Amino acid sequence: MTSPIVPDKPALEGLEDKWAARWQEAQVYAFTRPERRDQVFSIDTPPPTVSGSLHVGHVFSYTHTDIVARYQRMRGKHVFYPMGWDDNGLPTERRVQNYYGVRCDPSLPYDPGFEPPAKADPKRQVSVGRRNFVELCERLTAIDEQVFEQLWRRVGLSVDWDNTLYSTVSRESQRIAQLAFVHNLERGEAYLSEAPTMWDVTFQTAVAQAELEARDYPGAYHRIAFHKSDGSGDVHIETTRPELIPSVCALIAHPDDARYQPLFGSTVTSPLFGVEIPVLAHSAAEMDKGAGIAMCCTFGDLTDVQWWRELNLPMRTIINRDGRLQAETPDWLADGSFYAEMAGKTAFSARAAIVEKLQQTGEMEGEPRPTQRMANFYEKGDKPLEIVSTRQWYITNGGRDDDLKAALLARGSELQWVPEHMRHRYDNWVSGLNGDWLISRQRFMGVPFPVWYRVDADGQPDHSAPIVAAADRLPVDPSSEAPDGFDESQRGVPGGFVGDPDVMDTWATSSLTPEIVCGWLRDDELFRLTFPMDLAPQAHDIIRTWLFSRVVRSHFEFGTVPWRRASISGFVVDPDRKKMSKSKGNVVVPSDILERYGADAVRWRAAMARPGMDSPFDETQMKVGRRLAMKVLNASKFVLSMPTSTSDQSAVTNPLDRAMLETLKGVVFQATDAFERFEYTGALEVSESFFWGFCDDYLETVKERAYGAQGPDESASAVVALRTALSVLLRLFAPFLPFVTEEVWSWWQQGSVHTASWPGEDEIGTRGISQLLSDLAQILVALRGAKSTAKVSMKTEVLRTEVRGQGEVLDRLRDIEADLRAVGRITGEMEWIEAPLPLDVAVELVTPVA
RNA sequence: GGGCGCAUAGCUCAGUUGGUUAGAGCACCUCCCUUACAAGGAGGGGGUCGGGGGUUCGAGUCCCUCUGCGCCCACCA
Repeated sequence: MTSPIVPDKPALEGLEDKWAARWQEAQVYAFTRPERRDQVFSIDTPPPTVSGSLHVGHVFSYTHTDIVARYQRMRGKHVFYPMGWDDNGLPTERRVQNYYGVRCDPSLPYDPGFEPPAKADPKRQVSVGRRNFVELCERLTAIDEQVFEQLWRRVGLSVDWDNTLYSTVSRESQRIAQLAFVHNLERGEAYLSEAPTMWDVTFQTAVAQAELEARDYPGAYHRIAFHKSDGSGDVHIETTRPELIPSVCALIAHPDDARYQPLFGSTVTSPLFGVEIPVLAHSAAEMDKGAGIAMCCTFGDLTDVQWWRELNLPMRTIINRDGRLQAETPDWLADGSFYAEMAGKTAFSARAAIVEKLQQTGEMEGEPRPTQRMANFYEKGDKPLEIVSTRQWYITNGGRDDDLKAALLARGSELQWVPEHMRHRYDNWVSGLNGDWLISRQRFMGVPFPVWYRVDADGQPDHSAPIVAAADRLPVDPSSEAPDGFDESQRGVPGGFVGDPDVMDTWATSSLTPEIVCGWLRDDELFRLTFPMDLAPQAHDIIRTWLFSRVVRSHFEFGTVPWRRASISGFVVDPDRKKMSKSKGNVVVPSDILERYGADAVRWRAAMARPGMDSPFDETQMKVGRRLAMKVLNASKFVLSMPTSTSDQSAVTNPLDRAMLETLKGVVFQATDAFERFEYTGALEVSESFFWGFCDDYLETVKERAYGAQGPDESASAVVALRTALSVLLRLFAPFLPFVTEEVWSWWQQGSVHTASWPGEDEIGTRGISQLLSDLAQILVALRGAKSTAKVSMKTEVLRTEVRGQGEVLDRLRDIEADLRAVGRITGEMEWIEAPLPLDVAVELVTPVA
């Protein structure tokens, strides 16, 4: 037997650094390949956005996943648990702009010697070419990724950092993203289309439905007169966007609306601009909204798009992509004189100008009437979205095809959801899709489309027949590489080619994380062993984006769901149950909390948040976790300090020891059962509850016997039982408290507790009567209660006890009388009185000395 | 407006298929420096289980209904 090496004063401080380094060195979490798929547990970890900052909510949800990973590893699974960095896309661009004080101007050439300003000046950003800009993105994300990795190591994520790390902007991710796109294109699932698109004027990019956020937005109704062409008077409409009057292409009312029926088929002319426009009927017009008749512009809202499409109206665009009104006076205006005063203004300023003018001419009735309405915003933007007609790449997602929609809903129902009710979010989202998935973005940092267009004799690109890169050329950058059969000198010239200028949205890449990490079309063996994956953890806010988009991709590519099970973490909210956000200033910085309470304590708190449940942040709860970790340390030290002569299970003969182990068997069963249902909280609760009883009651009761007060056999029984229990408990706690359990394990065991096997009921061979342990607890309550009520020390001697209960119960208790006397300081008589009652104890103390 | 969830002690939450007197932790009060642990330990007070109705021998648990809160989706005239 190896004798334990137990420190005199065990402490939690420093355990994170110590064990993170040793785990790394010993490759404890290295993924090794088994023979069969069923020996692997594979996890599609969310790649955090490295340009953002991690808050305590991230720490909680990643801990949830790690707890499951550790459990599966101890169950003998080869856990495939990669970590990725989402370093792609707009968030990275924004951070680079602010951090280095630069902005991207794609027209500038590459400057190999470029260095950003020493100090970023937000007012005077330096313009750099696209390649320089992307290099700065790469430079900064490399730094950010270091910080993230350090934090995850400190939290104790059991990731194989050396072999399973990926980033969404890496060459391999780009290759997969382009390859999958080419497959989609070949099968007709991806297409290029010129259509009205939700557009962010600040970032000057198209935005997908999944990135929209409806927010309250103040507006005002303006009552404006359109003049009937026959001169018989005016028609008044109400609009919140009078600046769009130059782009009106129809007035529209409901076909059943008697007020406007006489006008259908006639025309009116617009105020100020004198454009003759038809009055039309359409069922999407709402009689009780505004004046009941609406002006249809290209485009003010999605209803305008519907009308424009269904009524074949002309396109009269006046808003540029930067959100300003176009400079040239539109040629459809009969009277363009006033337009000059609006040209070049933002929508906001143009509105003020036209309102003033309309009031002068009397074509606006009264003052604007303020109203509060909902408007669509890009989730990262702060100006309402405009709708502009642009050419974009789409992937079908069921938004325009009911059969596909039904198929994708069916995929969602194939998944197991933890918690179960989160499947409704998926159903809800998919059912409500109203268009295909817009994947192109007019940005710089991202995966380019592997496509070129022929340039015709007039120098115009021909978008009808893209030249698609061959699979073996991927990844390819069409802005710096020529398509097969062309050379760089033909770029942009008649008869030559141009590259597609756009990049894919970040979700277009991250929708392929299973393909990226599992080695699709790169490592067939790995793919066979890991895909479809076992678990997709994420928070509920990205069900509609990341979760759904991965299902779409996998459905198209493999005709399967990408994983069997999706688990959904809740948010950590502030004490007022509001979502944490930087702007509210209520964000808790994880490194700070980890520093103060230790990783195990923070992980404990994370584990107390059940799947899908939002959890208010409460610092006092961290202390509870810390106390548990401390208790593990101290109790273990105590157990391992007991003299030992054997480790043979058959030495456990004392009925109390056997009762404790019998109870522990039940705990193992329940914890395992909970874990199999991914209910890590339940597994922790049952283990922890046993552990506190183990310390407070059992350990206190047997310690003198363990030290030898009742002879060597009785001592051996207690010590072997204690060590057996400790071994089991450490392993039950290992997924939750990886640091402290590993520390204690190292005092007396070989290898890592994290690669030890999950405890089984059969390894606790002893049979006992578990009820004896709860009967003991009840007697202890009576003994301690008597002393506490008398306000005397627990060392106070007990003169006499009367224990009443059923014969069977009394017989068992009498067997452990020596232990009872020791723990209770019962020096006098113990009376056993048989009664058909629940256990009841009367206690008489020595008279305290006055 | 559509969907989902929640409502149990001052706070955070358990409470499995209906079954003795509804539990835990935190907080609070009292006591104990006991040789594993004072960043500890022991004991205690505290709840008409959101309201109303119903099913049942029996309801925190099942059904109906109302109220309040949170989240998701839709909502730009």
